[in-house]
Amino acid sequence: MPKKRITSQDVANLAGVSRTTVSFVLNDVKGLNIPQPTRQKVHDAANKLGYIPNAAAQALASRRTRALGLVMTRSPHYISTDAFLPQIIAGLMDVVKERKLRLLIEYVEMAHQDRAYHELARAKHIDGMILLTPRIDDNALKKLEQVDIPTVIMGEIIGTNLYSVDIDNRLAAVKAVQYLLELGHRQIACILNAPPSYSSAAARVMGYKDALISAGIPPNEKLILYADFDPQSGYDRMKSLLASQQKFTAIFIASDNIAMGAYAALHEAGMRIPEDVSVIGFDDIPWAEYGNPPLTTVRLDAQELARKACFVLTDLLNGKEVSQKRQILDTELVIRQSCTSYKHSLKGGELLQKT
Amino acid sequence: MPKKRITSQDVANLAGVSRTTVSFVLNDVKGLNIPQPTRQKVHDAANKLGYIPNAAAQALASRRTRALGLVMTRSPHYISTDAFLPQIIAGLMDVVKERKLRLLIEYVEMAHQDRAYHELARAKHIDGMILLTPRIDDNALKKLEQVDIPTVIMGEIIGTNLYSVDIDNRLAAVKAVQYLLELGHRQIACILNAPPSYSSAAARVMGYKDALISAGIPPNEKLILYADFDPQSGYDRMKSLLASQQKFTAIFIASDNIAMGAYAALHEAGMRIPEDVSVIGFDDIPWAEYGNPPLTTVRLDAQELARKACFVLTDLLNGKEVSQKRQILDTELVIRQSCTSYKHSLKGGELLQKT
DNA sequence: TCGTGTTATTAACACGAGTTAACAGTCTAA
DNA sequence: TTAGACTGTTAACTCGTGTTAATAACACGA
Repeated sequence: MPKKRITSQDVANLAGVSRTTVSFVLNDVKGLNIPQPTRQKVHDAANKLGYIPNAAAQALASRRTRALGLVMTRSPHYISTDAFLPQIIAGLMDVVKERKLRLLIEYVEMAHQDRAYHELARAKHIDGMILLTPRIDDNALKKLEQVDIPTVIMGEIIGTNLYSVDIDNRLAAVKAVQYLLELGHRQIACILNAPPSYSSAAARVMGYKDALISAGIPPNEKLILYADFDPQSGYDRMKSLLASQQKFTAIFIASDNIAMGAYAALHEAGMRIPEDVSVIGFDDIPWAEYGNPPLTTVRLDAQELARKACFVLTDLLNGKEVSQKRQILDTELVIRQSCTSYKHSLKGGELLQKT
Repeated sequence: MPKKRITSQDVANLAGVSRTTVSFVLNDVKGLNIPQPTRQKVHDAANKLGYIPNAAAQALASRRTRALGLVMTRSPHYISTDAFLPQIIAGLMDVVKERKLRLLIEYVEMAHQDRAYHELARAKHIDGMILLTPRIDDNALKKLEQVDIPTVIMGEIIGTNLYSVDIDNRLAAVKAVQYLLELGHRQIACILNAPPSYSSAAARVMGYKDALISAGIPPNEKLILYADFDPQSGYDRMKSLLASQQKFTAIFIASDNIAMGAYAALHEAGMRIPEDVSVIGFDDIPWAEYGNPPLTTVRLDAQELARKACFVLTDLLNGKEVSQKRQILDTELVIRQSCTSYKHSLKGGELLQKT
């Protein structure tokens, strides 16, 4: 005899009430008063039978799936090297668990964006989505705004006022560069985390330049390079920077993942950190603490950011008003051992400044 | 006028057929022949209306959700530092996408395991699950085997013959240690990836010891330490190993993530790699290639492992017979620059062997 | 006894698909 | 001409729950 499915009808029978009452009791529906004895009977019956409501049926009837989607647009290659993903998932999981929701992970190919968002919304796989994409083409953006499913963006998409959660990339970059300036550096290079078409990269260069300008130093375009998310690209950019013969005593690398590659290139070239070059990173991934030397970096708490995004999204789903369309999380400069003051860097003869 | 939901009924009306026919055509049901013109009419109507089937309704009616679950049991802290997660997700996503399924991520607290698996199965959130847990208590294990939902384990759970996908941990460890032996090392320490109650750690020590024994070297328990997943624990263990004054010229660290911490401890102690100690890792996480020096390690292709697990699972779901209950993926020794032959290590005076 | 509220409970419909079994319609063979 | 086989199509039921509108049960004062 195969185990039979247990439905709310079974619970109702055992408790001696109707299925409707069972639904009312188990969902704790407000606005009607069911006496305690009845409630107890229902709960007892449910426990005894080990009743577990069927998710699909609930979703169909209630029009909510109780699932959130984490939607990514990066290709599998980048997903697999994304140092933040575990933190983001941990953060989301945390909130999702607490609010008795589930988490769906979805990957949308860039090319199919317009159709895909629509599809997700209409198929009702999820009640809301957290969009983890640094970039989106204009065409898809329009579609995205029309999609009738609550959306929170982690990061920034210029030209839209969808809900978003982010850090102040410009300000964070300013902090980093100011720290280098305070240490006495004047020739400061910069490797960005991504091509300039990505808003985070754009904001970080801006911060870099602003900080320099405030200090009376004209930015030198030859000292600015754009990497491409993964350590390999960091390694490559650092190589070409070294090959360019441009002088610099410090470098701001707008992603620890990329700094990892850059470290390797520096080591390979026989450069000492921080004696020959001071390096400051961005993100504070686990590696940063254990690098050689430990990397000074701007901490971005991805887990907290994800939690925040999830809070906003669930509030939206529950109909609560969310006051701010755009929420900004603080960043923090974590000082370790990859930077030193410019006096010390005089040891590195070849990088010696003339004046 | 709010956009109306488009149901299969609408498609049927527009195409001038019944809803049943629509279902048959769109699902490509075999065993009945519907003439091409009719099929075309249905497809045209569906396209014109932009029909997207409602997932919940499909799930309810068909009794399959077309979703797979990635189930983890590690606490959020460990999830956030899990270097493999992105690769696993990328691998799963790849297959899932191709087979038009979805991926659900679920975190089950150790304490609630027994109930949780049952619940997942009964609520029918998912059709099958990939269990990403290195450990499970006996109680939960029994429940797990009774759960009537196809399951594939990534890793090994001793004492069960559920489907699983894994590497040969023992053999991989043997490979690593043999490599050190070939280089002439005789005093080889070992830091495990996890406590010995985790099967992967147990298998790796076994391989470590077997390799030594085959070479006529009795394992020294004082050279064996157990870390705890994250870099911090690797740092700590390496510290205590160094403090123990035990002599060793090489070390096998059964996880790159832990090797990362160990590297830091070694650097801090002023030990040079590989001149003073040869280090060999396990996993080949992105960092390994960019460490200082680049880490020689045993490559574990987590992405491929995930793909494999996903293949097995989907085959099970489709009723295909899967010949092997346990599938083993090959590992590969990746030689970089963290190991050198014992002759060279003579430079490291304090670690000099007496004979 | 009869209204009149007030609770407590439920019958009945909705949700949007998949699927079985039966129905017309056409074609072949006797 | 008719029985039988085959084709294309669909009416009707199913999946398991949420929810509204109506009913039954009960207490109370007149």
